[in-house]
Amino acid sequence: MLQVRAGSLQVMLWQRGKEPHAHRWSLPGGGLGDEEDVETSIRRQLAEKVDVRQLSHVEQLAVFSNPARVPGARVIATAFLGLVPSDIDPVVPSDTCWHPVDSLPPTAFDHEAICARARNRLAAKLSYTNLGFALAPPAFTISALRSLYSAALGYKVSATNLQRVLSRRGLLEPTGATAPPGPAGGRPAALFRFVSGEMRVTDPFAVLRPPSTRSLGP
Amino acid sequence: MLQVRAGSLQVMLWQRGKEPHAHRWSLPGGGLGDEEDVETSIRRQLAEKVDVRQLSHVEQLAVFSNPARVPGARVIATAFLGLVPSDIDPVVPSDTCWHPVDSLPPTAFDHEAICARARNRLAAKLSYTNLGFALAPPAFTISALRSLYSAALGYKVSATNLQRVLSRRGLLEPTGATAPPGPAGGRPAALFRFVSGEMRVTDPFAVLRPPSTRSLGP
DNA sequence: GCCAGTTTTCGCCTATCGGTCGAAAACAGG
DNA sequence: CCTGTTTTCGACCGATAGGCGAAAACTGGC
Repeated sequence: MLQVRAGSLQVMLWQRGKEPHAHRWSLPGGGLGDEEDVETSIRRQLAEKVDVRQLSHVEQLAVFSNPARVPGARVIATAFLGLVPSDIDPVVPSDTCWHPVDSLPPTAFDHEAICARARNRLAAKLSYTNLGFALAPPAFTISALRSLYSAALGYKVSATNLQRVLSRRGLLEPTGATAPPGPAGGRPAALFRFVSGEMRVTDPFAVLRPPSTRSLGP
Repeated sequence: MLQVRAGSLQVMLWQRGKEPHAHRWSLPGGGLGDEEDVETSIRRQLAEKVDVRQLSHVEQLAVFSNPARVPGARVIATAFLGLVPSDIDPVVPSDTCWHPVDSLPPTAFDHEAICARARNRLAAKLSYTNLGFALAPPAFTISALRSLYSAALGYKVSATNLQRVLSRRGLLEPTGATAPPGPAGGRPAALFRFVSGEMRVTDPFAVLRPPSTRSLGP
């Protein structure tokens, strides 16, 4: 479960109390029930940590099935990427907290590799889908959005360009309202939202498009 | 397992002999061994159908885990996308043959949904990675490559543009040789290959790039 | 040989997109 | 009212994608 908080991309981990890998940090998860699919299961598991309604996006990442990934037992994991909007601060159990993804504590099993996969998937999808909606609050300023993208991607992006690219793709729309300026003054920032409809990931933006068929609109 | 053959994207299916879903068409696969991971397993399963050395690319697609997906038993499947270059015609068992993905026969279980996922994944990755290498022979003409992309994407692409886009990304390089013209004559076509190195999927080509830092090369 | 028909290649044109910069707008505080 | 701050927006430029048609290079028939 990833979230941009305090300006950096962070992952929710809990500290194991028992062996194996006691005291190491672990991703939330657990066994699959007989009557549920893996997505239902991961939501049930996450519900023990947070309010699942706060999850803005959940998608499968990959299956991790190395026979030696868990010592002494055969455990096959379906890893998920979960995202939480940056305006939410879920209440978490005492053994659980957030860690910046680029300075992880000692992790249990192959959970560090899973985190790496999650980061890469998120960064890639920010570029060619509308996945940004899952990191952002319902309304936000362009500079706030810029911070979110920078944190998730790991490098600075231009606010001007970000706004133009997302707008041109039809993903961004102004709410009409403005945010009050900070303590140092400054022009009030306009608030935007991701175009509503369903908050789901759209098709990727393809290059090598089909032939144009010259849309001769009225 | 997908391949472009006879100008269309086709999937390898085998016809089930026994219940459940007798006579329906099924994707190759099977149970996971105790000492193998899912990728090793799928390669082992595929080896019963074809020569696995002919597989140019294998990647995880998704986990299908609906409790009712297989009647009477709990079966969780990790679906894979496998690709075979178009110049290869694997010898397959008698119960096995290729079917165009847009006119599938009655399929077993949820295998039609799995095929749909595979098509979408392939089409998306052709746009923003170098995955084309896995569909193409070691050397090919631009128009042959155009056919491959058109078949896999489901729409025509321009040969001129395809060559330019792939070349600009540094994915394509001329072999120097040319292919003989067809029976109707025509200029001999130059042969190209995907730039060698490892035949692996590269990072996606991201939009929203990091700031330029003015690469002041030597 | 020469010509018609075919297929590929390549240069050119245009529209759009991505990246950058700087001026102008809008605010707070002194 | 002036200064400092932050946002917004227009303008510019290079890179990229899409499209077109002329030229190149071949085959086969006359």
